[in-house]
Amino acid sequence: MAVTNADIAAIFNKVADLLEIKGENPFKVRAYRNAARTVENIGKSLAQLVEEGYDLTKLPGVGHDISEYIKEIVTTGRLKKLEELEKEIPSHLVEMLSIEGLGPKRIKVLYENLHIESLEDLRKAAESGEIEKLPGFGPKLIEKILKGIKLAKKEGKRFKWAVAEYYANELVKYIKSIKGVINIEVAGSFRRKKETVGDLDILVTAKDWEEVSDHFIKFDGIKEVISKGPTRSTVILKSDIQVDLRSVAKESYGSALHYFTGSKAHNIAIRSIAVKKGLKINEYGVFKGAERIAGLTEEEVYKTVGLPYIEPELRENRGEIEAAYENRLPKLIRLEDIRGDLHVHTKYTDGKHTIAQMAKAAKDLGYEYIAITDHSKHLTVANGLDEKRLRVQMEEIDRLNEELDGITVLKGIEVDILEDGTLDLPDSVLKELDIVVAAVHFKFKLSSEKQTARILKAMDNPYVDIVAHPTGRLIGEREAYEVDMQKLLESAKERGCVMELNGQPERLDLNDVYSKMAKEMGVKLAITTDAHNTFSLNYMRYGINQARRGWLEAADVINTLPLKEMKKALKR
DNA sequence: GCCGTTTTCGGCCCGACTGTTTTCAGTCG
Repeated sequence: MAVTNADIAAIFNKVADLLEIKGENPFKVRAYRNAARTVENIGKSLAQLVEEGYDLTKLPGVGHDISEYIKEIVTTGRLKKLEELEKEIPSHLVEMLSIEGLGPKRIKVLYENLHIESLEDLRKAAESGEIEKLPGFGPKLIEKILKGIKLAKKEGKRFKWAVAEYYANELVKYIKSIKGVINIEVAGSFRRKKETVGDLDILVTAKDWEEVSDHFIKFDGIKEVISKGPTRSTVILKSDIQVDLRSVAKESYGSALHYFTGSKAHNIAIRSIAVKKGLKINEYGVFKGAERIAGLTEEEVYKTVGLPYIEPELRENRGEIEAAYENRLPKLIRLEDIRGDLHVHTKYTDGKHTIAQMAKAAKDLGYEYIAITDHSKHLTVANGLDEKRLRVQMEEIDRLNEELDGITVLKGIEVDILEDGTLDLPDSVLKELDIVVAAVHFKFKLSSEKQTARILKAMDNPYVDIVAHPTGRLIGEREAYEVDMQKLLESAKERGCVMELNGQPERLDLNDVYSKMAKEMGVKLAITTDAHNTFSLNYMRYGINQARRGWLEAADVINTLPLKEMKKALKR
């Protein structure tokens, strides 16, 4: 089994953790983390790049040493450097980094003085009072550690963006009820529309911070107040989401918003440019010596470093700064650009509403068209359609189109891709449809070679227009199946197939990295909702979020086209 | 360990908050 980019990134992150505990130069540690991030975001398979003899040092954050390490991992599946580090430092120590209040320095002290190597050792030593004898470890810290051990299992929990959105809206509404609040915005990964959100960072400017902060910590959904300071307060909600509320003066709002929106990597890159220009950027503004030269708006902040405004969704240091310099930032797609939905279900299978109801709801959204794509017969749990029932549905759609005004209903199917890559319905009926969406719904555990071959074969069928949720992942529930996305996209390009960006909040599939890769390879996408009821036609906005993170413009997405042109774009 | 429109050596973003401290280290984002 080939080494994946995720494997390589995991190795570099582990090296970084161990080096940190060892007490290595923090910039060296950062170099490994940067390399890990590059590897995760590159899209293309590093194993393949190595095979092609590509010069890896061209990748950002990858120099001579790390380039050699990547080659070593790809060819041997291991990294000697990591194995040596693990001999030196027990690798279980890394687990302790997840405990609030314990960082590399304290872990090192605990290991060297008390030989604490695991969470269990840590708990025993904390309870027996041994830790308290160490300098710098007072009673409050020990209490925090004990609490942290219990929480360690839940550690790293992230929330789907749509879930975070609910709490964000509630909190903003609650905080806004204070009259003195001037500006309020949820920043952080939420504002960058990341598919999952770890915590909510809310920024406010207000006449009286004390009043806002006192009000904030009385919010009904709060489980615990972590800290409350003169500019920042942190709480944990009952739903375990951490919320940071931060206040700045009005004139610093732009620089603070930039700072708290991140990403960290983007901010570091921007600040580094500022340093080279003799400027200092912090959340209070842009400074030339002691003089504040900008900070009211984000635009101002970017201007001081010679850049145009960069949309939050792009701020991941994945090339947006270079693109901004060269004036080739994408004009990101917006919800208003969408003219129709190409993947929805009805009562015929596992949907909740009729074709007419779905069509009306789509029209109310201002759409020109909606494609009915119910499941095919293999998906028995969803009451999938056989040819006979599909033909009944097709007739109903024909009748409906005669009655309807202002919206066109397209005849379609979400046809199952069987294990051997053939389709669940015969060509004789597929060819009569306006649109065929093909999808994998079972046998997720095939090898990458088999899964890739399976989908490639389905794409060979000339009636397949769109490959739905191409990696099959469900955020937080199911990993993507193994598949060679590079090959899928190459063949989509060759055959004129469209790839789906499914807007279901737990799918968002293709993800941002693959969406960007598809765009760069010239593959068109369809952003769909996979709606099973009229309400979830609104999931389009989640799809748009992900699309924007993937640098997509309206021209990259076929359902921004008017009906006639969209149908032409589907032809292959 | 990476990087270069001042540099191939000497930098590497910046501040808030906590806890344990008499002035600051560690952690966090």
